[in-house]
Amino acid sequence: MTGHIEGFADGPAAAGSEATGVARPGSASIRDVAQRAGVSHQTVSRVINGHPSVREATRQRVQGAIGELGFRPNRAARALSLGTSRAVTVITSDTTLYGRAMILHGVEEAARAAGFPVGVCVLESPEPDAVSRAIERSCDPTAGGVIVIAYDLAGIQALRAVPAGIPVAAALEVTDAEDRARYPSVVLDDRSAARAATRYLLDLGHRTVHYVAIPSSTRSSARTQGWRAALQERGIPAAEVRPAGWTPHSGYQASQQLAADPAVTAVLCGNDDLALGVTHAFREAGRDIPGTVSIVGFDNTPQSAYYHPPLTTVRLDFVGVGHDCFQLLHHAIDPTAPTTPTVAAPPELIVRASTGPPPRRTTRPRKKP
Amino acid sequence: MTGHIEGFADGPAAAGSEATGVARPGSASIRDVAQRAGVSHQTVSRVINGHPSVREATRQRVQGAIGELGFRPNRAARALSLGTSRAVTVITSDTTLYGRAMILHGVEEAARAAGFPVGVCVLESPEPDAVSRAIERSCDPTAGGVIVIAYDLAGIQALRAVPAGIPVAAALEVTDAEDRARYPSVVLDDRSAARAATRYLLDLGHRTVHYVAIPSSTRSSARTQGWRAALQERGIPAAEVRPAGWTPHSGYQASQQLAADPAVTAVLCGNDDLALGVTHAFREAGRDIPGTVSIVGFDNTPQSAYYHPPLTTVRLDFVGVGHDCFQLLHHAIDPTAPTTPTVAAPPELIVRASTGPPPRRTTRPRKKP
DNA sequence: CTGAAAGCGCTTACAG
DNA sequence: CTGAAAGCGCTTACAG
Repeated sequence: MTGHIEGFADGPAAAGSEATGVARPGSASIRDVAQRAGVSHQTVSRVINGHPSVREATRQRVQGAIGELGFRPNRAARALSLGTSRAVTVITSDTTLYGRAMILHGVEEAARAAGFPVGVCVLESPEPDAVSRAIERSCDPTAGGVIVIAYDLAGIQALRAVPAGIPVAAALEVTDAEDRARYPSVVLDDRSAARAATRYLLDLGHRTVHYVAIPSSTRSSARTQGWRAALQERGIPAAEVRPAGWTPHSGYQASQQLAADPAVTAVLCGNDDLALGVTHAFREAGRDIPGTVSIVGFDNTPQSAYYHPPLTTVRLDFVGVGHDCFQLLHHAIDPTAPTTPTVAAPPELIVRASTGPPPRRTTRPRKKP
Repeated sequence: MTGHIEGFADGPAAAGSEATGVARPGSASIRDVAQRAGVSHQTVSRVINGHPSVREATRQRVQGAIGELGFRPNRAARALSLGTSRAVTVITSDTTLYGRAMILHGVEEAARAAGFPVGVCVLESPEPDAVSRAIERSCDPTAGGVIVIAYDLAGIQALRAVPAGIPVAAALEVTDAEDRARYPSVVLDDRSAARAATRYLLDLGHRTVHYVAIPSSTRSSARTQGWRAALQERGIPAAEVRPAGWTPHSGYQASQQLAADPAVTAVLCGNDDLALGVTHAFREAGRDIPGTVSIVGFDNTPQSAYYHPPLTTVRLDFVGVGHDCFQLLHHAIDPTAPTTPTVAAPPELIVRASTGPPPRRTTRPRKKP
């Protein structure tokens, strides 16, 4: 099955020039519009920018000419002249991760509403070279502003590498006090959320809670900290963190040993995808969920409510974080911008069917049917 | 729990000017570099652009000055002068949908490798107003080029509204012959894939296959067509399509009736998320999967292999489509660009545990345990 | 191999 | 309310 690329066609038929037609395909300039409307190009500029001091009749004439010529203002020229542009670019690693994708979506929505084009700049790694290449792509002198998702080392390095003079806002981990003091930023308190989720499991009667973690390039992620804190406050020693990746597959692999150990009755997972893989591993080991083990995730993805069993998880309002980041940036760029109130909701535990009390003190594992 | 916005801080401390420090925060220009290196600004331009005719010694001196001044070229000025920029923006509806997100990711990867910044322009609706606003945001005269994901009506309208003179490439449905002839485009043959999946179910012994569809603003989506074709070629009348949205929840709702009907033994779903919801509905109705009903999805999301049961689905190489789109666009912008061969893999049915032969002719539904 | 000239399309003071 | 002037930072011919 080949040939699914239609490619290398001639592109759209050289759009039929209308009766009133413009000559150059390079499209009309402000001067062409001016000529047609019988005014100076400055006046056209004023009309475009909604400057108040333009006679209504003039404005109409100019608008007419704009329409007839299909004039679209040249953004580059505007940016050069102004020394800045109304545009935002989101700097992040891997846009396919749920949290990143949702923040990007939130930023995009807010930016669109405010008339800002949005760019995406992906970090390849936290290496200095990769970071400066990203900065190069996103921070030219006329860049409007950047939003960096600094949930990992690459993001943090990028944030710190943003040249002075470029407006910036950041999505940060709660635990990153240093950068929170330094940059306008928005934070989701997933440390508290992890603590709350762990307490919830403990309150259910579980003797301890194990943790399967998403990657964290910083020393100790907020979620790990919260989990640890909840254990510590009850004098329970924390078992070793099971490090995993981001995918269900990695969760599956990381939890093989846990699934084989009947003493493991509660597992907190760094995200819902991991939880899906962990669930699979336990089921494969013949363990009923939540009969013999309780599983909790993070994110509240649209899928999690339809897992089998439906997953208890922590809702994280990433879209709200994106909105707020944009608002912060907008304010930094233009202090007269309407300062919309915060929208990001605090994390919240959503209890579903994947959690319950621990099994009655049976130490033997269930056999596979 | 408030105060998670750190906001409105003063931004990064006005980066300590180095010993050699530049004065203006507006960063150095080509002329500043020239002065420091003792050359003309044209020579600096040549160095920046890797022009061959520059003496090595000169080049070094200029590079040195660039480093010392932390010079970053002004993209707007370059674009204005050149009349175009090396940048690509992806026009699409809802970036959170799996296929769109993966195509965007593919485009971004390829663009990054080629040194193109990437923008995202989201379509709100297929209404003319929304479309022209999107075009306005993405197609200024110096725009490098656009890639439009034309899987829905909004995308198709946007594609057709791209002004002449703006290089363009599109991800299109197989069924859209008209636009395929008109624009450089790449296509995933999901019509054939849907036919293959339906045949597979029929070959398993199912008397018919029901279809729960993702939204399609075009008359008949490729997947629907393929499903219908497979039925037709065996003389089986197609049941009505069950229209759903994109989420597991919508799949769940759309399949309530199907789940209640014991004659339904095979369901093809427009995507994996839908399949997850459909699975839930059937399980809730006491139907064993695949014992009493086979379920097939589309996409092969990373989650699908860990569903319960693991989902039979069609792998669609959206990332490859993204790569190919960028390649096509790159070629349109710059015919000397290396024309990398196609990478998008054809769709492929991945058989997992959610499908099997139909139940032995028992017409009564299983009761809930 | 390198420099002096002109221009890309816009905006912001500055006059009227 | 509107127009003539100057400049944003780069690039592309054109000379040398």
